[in-house]
Amino acid sequence: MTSRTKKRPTISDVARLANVSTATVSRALQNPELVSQQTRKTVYDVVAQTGYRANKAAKMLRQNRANTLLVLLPDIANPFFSEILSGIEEVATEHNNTILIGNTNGEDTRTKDLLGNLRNGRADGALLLNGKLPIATDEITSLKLVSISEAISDAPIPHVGTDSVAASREATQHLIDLGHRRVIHFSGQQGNILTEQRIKGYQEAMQTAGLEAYSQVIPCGFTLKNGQAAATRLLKTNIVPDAIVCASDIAAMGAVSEFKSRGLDIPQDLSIVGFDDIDFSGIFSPPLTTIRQSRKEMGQQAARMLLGHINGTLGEPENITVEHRLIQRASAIKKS
Amino acid sequence: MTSRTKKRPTISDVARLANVSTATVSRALQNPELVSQQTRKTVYDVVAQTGYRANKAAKMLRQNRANTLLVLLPDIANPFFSEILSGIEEVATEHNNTILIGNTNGEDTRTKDLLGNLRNGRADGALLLNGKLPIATDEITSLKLVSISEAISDAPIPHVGTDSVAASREATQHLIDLGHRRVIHFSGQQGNILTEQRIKGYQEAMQTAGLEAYSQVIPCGFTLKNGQAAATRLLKTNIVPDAIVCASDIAAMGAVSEFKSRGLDIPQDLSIVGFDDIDFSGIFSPPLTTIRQSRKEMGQQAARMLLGHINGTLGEPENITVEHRLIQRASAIKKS
DNA sequence: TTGCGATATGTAAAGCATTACATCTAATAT
DNA sequence: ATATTAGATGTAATGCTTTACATATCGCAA
Repeated sequence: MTSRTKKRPTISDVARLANVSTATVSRALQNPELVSQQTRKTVYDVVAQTGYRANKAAKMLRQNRANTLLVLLPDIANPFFSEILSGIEEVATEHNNTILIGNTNGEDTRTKDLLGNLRNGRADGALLLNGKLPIATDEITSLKLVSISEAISDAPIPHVGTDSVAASREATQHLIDLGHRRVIHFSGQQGNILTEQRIKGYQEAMQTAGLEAYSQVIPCGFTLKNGQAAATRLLKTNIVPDAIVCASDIAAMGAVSEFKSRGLDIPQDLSIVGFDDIDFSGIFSPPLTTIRQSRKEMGQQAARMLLGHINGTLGEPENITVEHRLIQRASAIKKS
Repeated sequence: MTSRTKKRPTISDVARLANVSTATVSRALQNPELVSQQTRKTVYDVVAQTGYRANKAAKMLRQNRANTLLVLLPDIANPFFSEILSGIEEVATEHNNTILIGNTNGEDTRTKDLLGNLRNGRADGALLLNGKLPIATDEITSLKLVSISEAISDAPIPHVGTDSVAASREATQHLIDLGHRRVIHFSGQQGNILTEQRIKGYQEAMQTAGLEAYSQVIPCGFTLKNGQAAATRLLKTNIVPDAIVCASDIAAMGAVSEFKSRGLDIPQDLSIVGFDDIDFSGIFSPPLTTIRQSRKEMGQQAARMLLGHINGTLGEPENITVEHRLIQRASAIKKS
């Protein structure tokens, strides 16, 4: 009972002190041009003096609008997602929106629970970094959604991401151009659309180069441990690749660290290409050749699209493809 | 105008269909024990059938409670913060709270704006990962706040973090124990409390070991670039250290990458100790010896404390110190 | 039989801002 | 001079839920 003595001032308090109606106060604050210079000043003064701030709940209730974007992601702590998040946050803030974070841990029940925030008015729309959406298609259409990075299969949800097939093709092609023939692919998580797309791009490049015979996809995943495990598994087989296209930089780093601990020299013995160009890729040993995709930009674009969707200023929702680029560093070199 | 035909059902709709009053519906959902078995079932059925979900704004308005925690951080994309965030999210979810993220970019105006969410009922309390709080002390006391990692100086705000002085002392001592004498410190960002505490711990260890003469603090910072820059600057001086205690793992990595590119061998020529034990530290070359602090746990503890604070179930707010531990890896070795 | 407590439910107020509609003044047009 | 319009402000309804208080029923004790 320290300091909760004073209640928060309400719009009526301000109205009374300023000798105007609540309507005028509301207008002075929301649409100043509707109010005379003089009253405006009076109201502002009272507001400043009382420290009045419009109750958001009342506003939300009345306007049936939360000015909040729900962001569903499997793991906030993962830098890949948190950078997208930062792009989202930026645009949301620009448009006076806030973001509500939901960590799904990849669980369907959590995802469903969190989507409840769209039905109870807590949020106006959602950004899905999740890949999965465990609700019926007809329910989906009544929600404002945009998916990022990983598209949601078979669902009519606008999407922002890179052209994964092309990117993967380029990564593979780069290794082929360097003279490697036995190029294999450490693929992403099973069931993930990106995984399929990257496998596809990889296979296209191999095929075009007439290297189908050497084509080999090793299931890996996106995490550090996935990369280490895949490397370990590879070493137990009799497959001896010249080069590997990895599903992510993180997985690539995991693989490299494993290979190095087994005495292999990267890139002398084995060239590696990653995916994402996260911060550390440049200072890794060896610095990672990778495909850069601007995660921040994806977040920004998606947030803009969602806001358009919510405001109805968006026509037919379209998919957006953001640029990617091959970043050449030291982890992939000419075949010796 | 695709699908916004049906309005969301309200509690009155449910009440009507279930032939009870809204009060009963509310009770059936909030305090089932107050309602007879039978009515309870009837209500649940109608709810299931209509897909009713209580409007959050109305609830917030009535209860004057948002069940939301505001999290203020300088940079979501930074893994250091996002891991704390993940701990916060976990605990918040357990307690049916959601989190509202605010990226301050370290700007005071942004911070102030965001804190407005505590005054307009949008959030019930805030977690500060920010270090600074640009508001008057008497205003602070009327808010529910908990600071994490970096304490807020001169403000009566409960805090969750590690014993930075001790941790820094241990890191330094470790290098001394390895036989290094010219141990210097790449310190953190200016004005940051952690920076001061770590400098203090470093100096204490040096002094205790009778090595004041070699004591040397080089302003660095917490980022990769800070680390690189500090390394570059060091190489221009005539200081030739045996070992360096860095302000963060990230800065340490920056420094190492710079040193390596100048032909130095780490750890042969120079031992390095970092701070934080982020994910990559283990696979860096060389793997980084560092001080581990559980960021997730800090987030969890802080969230619990804040919730206690909000619910009034907390007595005097106390500070919480979470454990830290020296993790020995290859970046720091015996003085040759 | 009367009265009391427990249990179940209903009525209606309260919480706060926005906004459709009404009202009033003053200025401009005819 | 009168009609019309624009501008400024007020009144009161509205959004939806929770909850204090009131009412009703039933069983059981006195």
